[in-house]
Amino acid sequence: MGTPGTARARARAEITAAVKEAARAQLAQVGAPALSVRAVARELGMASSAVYRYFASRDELLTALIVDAYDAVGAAAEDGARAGGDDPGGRWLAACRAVRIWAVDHPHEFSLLYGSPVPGYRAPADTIGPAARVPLVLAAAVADAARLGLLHPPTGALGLGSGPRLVTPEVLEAVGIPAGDDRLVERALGMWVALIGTISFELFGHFENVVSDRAGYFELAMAGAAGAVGLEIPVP
Amino acid sequence: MGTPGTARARARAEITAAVKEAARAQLAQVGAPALSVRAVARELGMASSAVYRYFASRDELLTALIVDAYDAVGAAAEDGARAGGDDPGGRWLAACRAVRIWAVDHPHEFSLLYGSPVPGYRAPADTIGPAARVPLVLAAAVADAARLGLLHPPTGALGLGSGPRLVTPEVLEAVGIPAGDDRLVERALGMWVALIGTISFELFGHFENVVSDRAGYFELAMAGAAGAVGLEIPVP
DNA sequence: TGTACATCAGTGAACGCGCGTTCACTGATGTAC
DNA sequence: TGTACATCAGTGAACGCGCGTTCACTGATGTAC
Repeated sequence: MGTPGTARARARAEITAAVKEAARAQLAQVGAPALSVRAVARELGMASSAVYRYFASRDELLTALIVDAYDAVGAAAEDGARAGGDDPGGRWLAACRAVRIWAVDHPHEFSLLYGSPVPGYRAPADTIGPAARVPLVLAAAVADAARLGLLHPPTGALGLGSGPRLVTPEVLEAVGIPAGDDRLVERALGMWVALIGTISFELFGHFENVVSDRAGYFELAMAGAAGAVGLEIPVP
Repeated sequence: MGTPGTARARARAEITAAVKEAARAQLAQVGAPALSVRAVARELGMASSAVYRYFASRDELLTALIVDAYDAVGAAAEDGARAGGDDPGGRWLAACRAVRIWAVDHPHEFSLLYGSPVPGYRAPADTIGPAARVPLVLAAAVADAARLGLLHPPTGALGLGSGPRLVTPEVLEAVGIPAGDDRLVERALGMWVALIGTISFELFGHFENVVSDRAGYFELAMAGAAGAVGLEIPVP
C-alpha cells in the first residue's frame, strides 16, 4: 500500500487502525469469543453500523486481529533472532525468548493465535503466511546450524531414521533444513511445539501451584528442546 | 455417594447425568464459550428454568463438565499405563497414547481443559485434583524408572543441575520423583508439556499443511520427550 | 395402612439485556469538465 | 477557479434473535405420626 493521498484515504487508514485498536482492547477484557462489534463501536463513540464501513463482518474484524497478531509475534521473533548474534543456537534462543516476552505482554492475542479455535470461525488463507513467520525463524536457525555442521548427532532411543516422511513436501521445501535420514525436520518441529506449548501452559494457568519460577523453567524447557535436535545454545 | 435410595434420588441422578450429556453434545457443536443453559434445556425438552434445579448457574454446569473431562482423560491415562506392562517406559508411552486417543475422540472436551480459558470463568478448587491425574500418571512412570535405576543420565548442553528449584514444594512431594541435583522433576514436567502441546497443535489446526502423518509424528515427539529425561521406551 | 404436611421437580411467563446486520437517509469529501 | 455529479462516512432506527436468571405456581413424591 502506497502513501494514502487524499484526506479521505488518510482518515480511512487512521480509523481502521483505531477500530482494530479498540477491538484489541475488547479482546483483552472479554476474550475473543465475546468480542462484539457493538462494544467496539461504543468504545469509539460511533454508531455500531459505522464499523461496517471498515470491516464487512465480525469475522473479518477477527481475521484482521489474527493477522496483526501473527505479524507482531513473527516480527518479535525475527527481531530477537537478529539481535541474537552470529551463533545459530544463540539466534534460536533469542527468538524463543522474544516470543515468550511478546506472549506474556499480549496474553489475549497469544490465546487468539494458539488457544482453542473460536467456534464458528474459519481462518481464511490470508493467515497462513503470517502464521508461518515464527516457525520459519526457528527453522532458519536450525538450517544454519546444520549447514555449518554445528548440530550434534541425535542421542537417545530413537531408531527413527527410517520410514516415510511425517511432514508435508511444502514444509520440507520451505524450511531449508537438509532432509537427511535422521528426521531432522521432524525433530525441529518439536522445538516449535515446545516453545508454544510451554508458553501456553504458563498463560493458560497449568503452571499454577506447579512451577514457581516460570522464566527459569522456560529456559530449562528450551534447553531441552534444543538438545533434542542437537543444537548447542549459549549457557546463561 | 452411596446408592440412591428413593425414586426421587434416582431420578435426580439420572437427570443430572442427562443434563451433562446434553451439555457435552452442545459443547461439541458450538464450543464452550457459546454453551447455553437454554439450549441444553431445549435439547432435553424441558423448561430452561428446570435446569436450575440441578445446577445453580451456567458456571456450575461448566465446572461439572470440566471435572468430568479431567476425570475421563485421567482414567484413560491410568488405564493405558496399567495396560502398558511392567516396564516404566512402556507404561509411560501407553499412557501418552491413551491420552491422545481420548483427545482425538473428544476434541471439544480436550479444548475445554487445555485450550484458552473461557473468559469470565474462574476454575474452582474442585478441579485441581482431577486435573492432576494425567501428570501424576506420567510422573509415576518416571519415578518408577528412577527407583529401578533405569534412567539414562541427562545428555546435551544443560549445565542446569544447580540453582534454586523451579517447581513448588507441593509438586516435589506429590510426584515421588527423587529430587536430585539433575533437575529430574523439572525435566519430567517437560514430558507433560510435550504431550499436551503436541496434541493441542494437532487438534487446534497448527499441523494443517505441515504434518502429514499425525500419529507418526506423535510417536516421534513422545520419543523425543522421553529422551529428554533419559527414559527408555519400547521401539514399535 | 392411612392421613397431614413438607419437600421437591418442573412450568411458563417475565425482566432486562446484548448481539450482528440491514437500510434509508444526511452531509461531507472527491472528481471531471 | 467554479460548478455538477458521484462517492463515501456516519447516523439512528429497526429486525429478529438468544441469553441467564428469577418467581409464583402446580402437582407429584417422600416422611412422620
